[in-house]
Amino acid sequence: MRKDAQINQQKILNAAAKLFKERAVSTVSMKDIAQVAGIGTGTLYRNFPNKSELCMALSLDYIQQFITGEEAQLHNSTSSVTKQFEDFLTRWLEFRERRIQLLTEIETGPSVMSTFYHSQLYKQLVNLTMQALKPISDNISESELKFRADMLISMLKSDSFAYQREQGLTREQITSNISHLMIKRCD
Amino acid sequence: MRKDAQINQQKILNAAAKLFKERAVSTVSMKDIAQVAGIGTGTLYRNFPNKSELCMALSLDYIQQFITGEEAQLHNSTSSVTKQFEDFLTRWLEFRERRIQLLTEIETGPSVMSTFYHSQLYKQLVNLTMQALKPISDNISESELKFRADMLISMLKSDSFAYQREQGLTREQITSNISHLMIKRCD
DNA sequence: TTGACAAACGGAGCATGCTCCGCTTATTAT
DNA sequence: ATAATAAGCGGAGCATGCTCCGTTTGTCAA
Repeated sequence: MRKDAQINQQKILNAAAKLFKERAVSTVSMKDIAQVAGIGTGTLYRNFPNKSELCMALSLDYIQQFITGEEAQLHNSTSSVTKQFEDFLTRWLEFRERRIQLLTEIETGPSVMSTFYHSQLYKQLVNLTMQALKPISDNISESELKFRADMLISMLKSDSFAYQREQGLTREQITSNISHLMIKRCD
Repeated sequence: MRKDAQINQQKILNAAAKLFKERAVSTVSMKDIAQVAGIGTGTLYRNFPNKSELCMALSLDYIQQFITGEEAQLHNSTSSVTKQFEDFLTRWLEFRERRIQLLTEIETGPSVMSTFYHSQLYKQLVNLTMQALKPISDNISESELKFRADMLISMLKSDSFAYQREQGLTREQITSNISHLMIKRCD
């Protein structure tokens, strides 16, 4: 990679971060970012094929951090498996709420299929979710576990989450409802 | 409502239906539709505030029909509750697959929140799903039932469904996995 | 029938995401 | 140092969703 290209990539990330701090992510146009970065739009798009992928690049650190933290929790915690799962959910929802703008951009972009689902990020998220689900899902095949992880992620996507919040549910209520649904129960 | 307005609305629906039959929904622009309908784009947008809502209007008949059919099934069927739920899922997935382009447009539009979630259509869909879920969900509050219906719909949205299909799952496998997840089980 | 006017029309035009391609520049072999 | 060249740059420009607003028309009271 040429040195100027590397510099430009950094300029873009800095400019985007700056603008996203100043105003709502959805109101920041790619042109704005290019302008603030002091480069052409062509250069911007060569580095990040669309706005969603740019947002993903900016989220990567946050998510990586979240995943690392959660994996540590899952290995060290001594709480009951149920409690562990609920705590995981709670923290995931907190994380979502904190990064909602970036995540919404990623999840509602025009090419979710190729951008989000095929990303390294999604794979890692599934992985983590599978780890969180496994202890509360007895007698389940690996493929079904993967399926449930996909479903859990889908349930808590921006749109759906925002809708539940709008309906008046608190994060706690959502956590409780989800865990009631996902945890193998015999009542 | 003025008579010319009424006529134009019909012209739009006809033009859209015609174009959507000829080529992929996503490749048909609003300008195309206005042109074929023989009206200005302003008129088009006064009738349907965005492409998603136009697609919803076109889907309404299909979905209404589906809902009516399913409600009849739910009242008349003599199968076991489990079987009934699985049949419901199967037919819902079949329906999705048949109308996938319109549904994708609706569910991935820029304003899903106001267009989809706040539509009469969504309310009816939730209603139906709650009816389908109720027999397999003992001891559950009405609000939790509503939540589960929301979640089930969210799990099977276009993106998520398309991803599962792409991963190689058949409709039958998806049905089976979902029913295993949603049905109160004591194994 | 006619006049007044709300309702509706239509298309120019704006914003934004994204592409295309001629020009510039860092790199590297000589 | 120089020349050759691939890698990269940048912004004009395209497509599309959507808005704005001056013009036209259906409706209805007089």
